[in-house]
Order: sequence, then structure tokens, then C-alpha cells
Amino acid sequence: MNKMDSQSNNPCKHGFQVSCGNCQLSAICLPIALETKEIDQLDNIIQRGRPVRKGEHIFREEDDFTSVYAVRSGSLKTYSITKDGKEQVTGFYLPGEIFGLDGIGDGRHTNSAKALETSAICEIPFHQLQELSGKVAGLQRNMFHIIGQEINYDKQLITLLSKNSADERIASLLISISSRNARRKLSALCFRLPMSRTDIGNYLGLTVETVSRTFSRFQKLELISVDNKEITLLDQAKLQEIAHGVEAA
Amino acid sequence: MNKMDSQSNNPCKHGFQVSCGNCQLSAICLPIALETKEIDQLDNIIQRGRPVRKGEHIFREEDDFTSVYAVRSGSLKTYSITKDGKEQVTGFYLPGEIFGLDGIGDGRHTNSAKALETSAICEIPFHQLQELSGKVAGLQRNMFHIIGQEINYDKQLITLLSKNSADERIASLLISISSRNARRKLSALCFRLPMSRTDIGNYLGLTVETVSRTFSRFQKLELISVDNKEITLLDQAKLQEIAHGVEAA
DNA sequence: CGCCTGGTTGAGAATCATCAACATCTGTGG
DNA sequence: CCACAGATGTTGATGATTCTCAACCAGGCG
Repeated sequence: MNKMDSQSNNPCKHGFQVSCGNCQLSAICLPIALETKEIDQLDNIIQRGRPVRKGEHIFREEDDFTSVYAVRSGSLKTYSITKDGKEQVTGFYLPGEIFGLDGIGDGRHTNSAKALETSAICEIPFHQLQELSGKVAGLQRNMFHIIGQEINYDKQLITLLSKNSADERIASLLISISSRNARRKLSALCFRLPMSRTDIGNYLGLTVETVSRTFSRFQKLELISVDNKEITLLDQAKLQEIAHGVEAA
Repeated sequence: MNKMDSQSNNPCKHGFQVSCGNCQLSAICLPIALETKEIDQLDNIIQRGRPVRKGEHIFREEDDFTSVYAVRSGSLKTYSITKDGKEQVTGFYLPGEIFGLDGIGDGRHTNSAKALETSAICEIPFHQLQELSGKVAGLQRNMFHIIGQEINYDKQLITLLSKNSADERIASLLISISSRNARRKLSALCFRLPMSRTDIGNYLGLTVETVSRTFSRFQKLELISVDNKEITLLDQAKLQEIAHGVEAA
């Protein structure tokens, strides 16, 4: 069915021959306006691999950190395994978003990245990016900017986990996905959640049951309409209010 | 009394005329070995301000991001104010540690930094650091390393908040403080917590009461001995076990 | 000395987790 | 194309952990 599939208006959703210059997402990946020449330079070092299928890894915990990545289409989650063997989901990434920055610290990834659906990924070898960013001031600023965003998102998530109730966490996640869709010029009110309820709960520090119950309750309150993974926000204002204007990264 | 004051073996605890070259903490601040010449270059751009007193701010949320900072002596907390007006403690920083990296994202600090006791702080103007790091490869790597650490710490804290019980969180914090003391060649078993119970609870997503009760219970179990802010770890192994080997950033 | 902040302890309440049963969806092979 | 199995999601009943409210205690500072 999938009548509202978020990607369906893109004729070739996994076309990986696109260059940064004509990529629809460049406004998101490259927020600082670079000169055409600089974009070309960046373009030359980016590798566009084959699409990855649902469940495949882009990298794994402990892998050498060689590249950062951008989502072209699809979505993925990052996660790590805790000392006692449990999975901890640390982030969801949608088209236009950068991931793989964990690992800048010690040269090894501290998370794994796994596709939630068939996805196209841009790979940017880090040492080349670093070299290039030494020469191109705009790019270096941009990199710090992106890294800084990651830190800010994490701090926000920390606050969410530390202070907010289950309702507030779920509402925040919904608002976050919604506004990230809006940034990509997709519907902010009607979208498909690419991740499972289990992943949502894991990410937000809740059990599956609590996630499920909260969704049901929100539906009963006519805040959202739930059809499996398809979500429609019926009362965005009220959700914002519940989320305290805080968006889950 | 303060017989075990962590700083008391430093004859001039707030001497701010020290240079990076002969600073005892350089092994922590500058983990990548820089050439002497490079250290001098770094040295020249670092500003050593007057000591800040307990409760004073080093910077505030929304301030322009101009510098990163290193703790020379004392300690501080970073925090932000949530949309609904509550304080969220986002980190504690001890001597040799770098803070103020929030703000790399959008050029404004997203947190405030406040001294927990009289402290000496090194200020490193960021644009100069950035310039210098363009020239000195070791320094650039070092900066990415430090920023990456920050990301890793945050991810660990996210896991802690998302998965762990009150006992586990408290044990993790104690182990963290302990091992950061050890890194500074101070006692890993007997130290003074510079922050209030309220701050601990805020940071770990717990109420003061829960923190207090947990400390009492740990004492009853002879895991630690508590005398106000003075903590002695009596059974480090058991604490490690409770913390699942996870340290709170 | 007494106030005020910070810390401790207790009783009761609320939220969320756990356990368990059941429903639905997906995708695979007959 | 249907049937089935395993994974994923929903709902209910019960219980544990942690929060809330409240009283009380200790230490520091005017």
C-alpha cells in the first residue's frame, strides 16, 4: 500500500551517480555556502557506494574510523553494545544527515550503523576531508559546525532522558521526525517511521510496551493517527506543548 | 578539616603564570605529543585569567563562542536551562579537562559554565586555535580527538540515562571521578566531590532524595564511606561491577 | 545566635517495567 | 496464491523503582 511513502516523489530514489552540486540535499549536507570550485573538490573525494539493504551495516563498532557518511536516501540507526551485552540505539539518520562522527575521538567507531531500509549512502574519506578542510576555510567551519551539531543533539537527548516523562519523550521524537521531514520539503504531518517500536523504545530509554501504549493513548486523545508505521500528526500544537518544544535528536 | 583535599599537594593551586610547557596537566590537555616549538605557539595564544570564585560563570548560554577552556585547578559544571525553565547539568570538569566545546555548532554557547569552587581556567581563543591547527597537523588531530571524546562521553551518558538504575548511575559517577583523579595522580579511593547532591541528581536524572538514599545505602553496604562531600571507596571492585564497567562522563 | 542552604530520612503515590497472552504483519516456501 | 512461522506490535494485570511531599538535621555565615 504505502500511499504516503516519503520517498515516492523521487523518481530514482537510490540514484548514486548524483554529484554534490546537483544533489537536492546539499542545502542540508553543506549548510555553509561553498564556492562552486570547492564543491567540485569535495565532490571528487566523495564515494557513492551501492545501495545498502535493510539490516546491512555501513560500519561496525571497533571498525577503523576512515570516513564520515551522509544519507542520500533511506534511513539508518546507529547503536552500540553495552558492557552487559544490550543494544543501545544512539541515533536515527534521515536523508541529508551526516553520521559516523563517533570515532573521531580515538580513530575507531564506537557505534555500529545499520540500515533500517534500503538506503543510498555517500562516503567521505576523512583524511581527505581533513586535508581539504585545511585549505578551504569554509569547509573547516562547516565541519566544526556539523560536529558541533552532533554534540548539541546529544546534549538535548541527555536532557530528554534525564528530565522527561514517556509522553514527553515520544512527543519529542515525533516532532523531531516531523521537522526533519519538513526540512527535506516533505510532509511534516504525515510520514512513515522507518524504525521499529523496539528501536524507538531503546533510543528513548523506554520499553516497547510503553511506546506502544503511549502511541495508543495519543491516538485515543486524537493527537495522532497511527496505522502501523504510518503516522499522521492531528494536533501538532498540542504535541509541541507536550514535548515542551524540545525535539529528540 | 579537609584532610584529604585533592588539591592540597599543589603548593600554588591557582598559580596562573604557568606555561603549557611546564604545566603538570599538559599530559592530559595535550595528549598528542607536540613539538616544543608547537607548544610554544600554543602557549602564546592561551590566556590565563584571574581565578574564578565559586558560583562565578566562565561563560553563559547564548554567549558568543570565542574560546575553549581548560581547567587548571578547581572544578566546574556546565548546564543549560530547559524550555520549561529547569536547570540541566550537562557535565562536570576537573583539572586538565577541556570544556566550552558546545558552541562550536552555531557560534553560540548552548550551556553555561559555573565554578563549583575557586578555580583557575586557561582560555584558548578559538579562531587562533583554528588557524594554528591548520598549520600544525598534530594540533588539528588533537582537537578532533578532544571533540570526539566529548561526543563519546555524551553517548556514554545517554546509555547510562537510558538503561541504568539509580544504583548503577551513582556507582558509575563515583568510578568516573575516581579514575579521573587517578589520571591526575591523585588518590583514586579517597576524594572530595566538588558538586552538590542536587547537581549530581540533576546530572544523572535523579532526585536529590534518591542520590542521598543511594549514598546512605552504599555506605550501609560498606561499598563507600561518606563524610559530607568526602568519599572513600571501600570496595572499588564491587562498585565497578554495579556500574557494569560503565563510567559516567 | 539564628537563619538559610544543603542534606538526610520517612511515608505514600505515580510512573514505568515486567510478565504474559494475544494479535498482526512479513516474507518465505509450498 | 495461500499457508505458515517468526518477528513485531498491542493490551492487560501486577509490581518495583523512583518521585513527591514533608519533616527534620547539620553546618556556614551574617
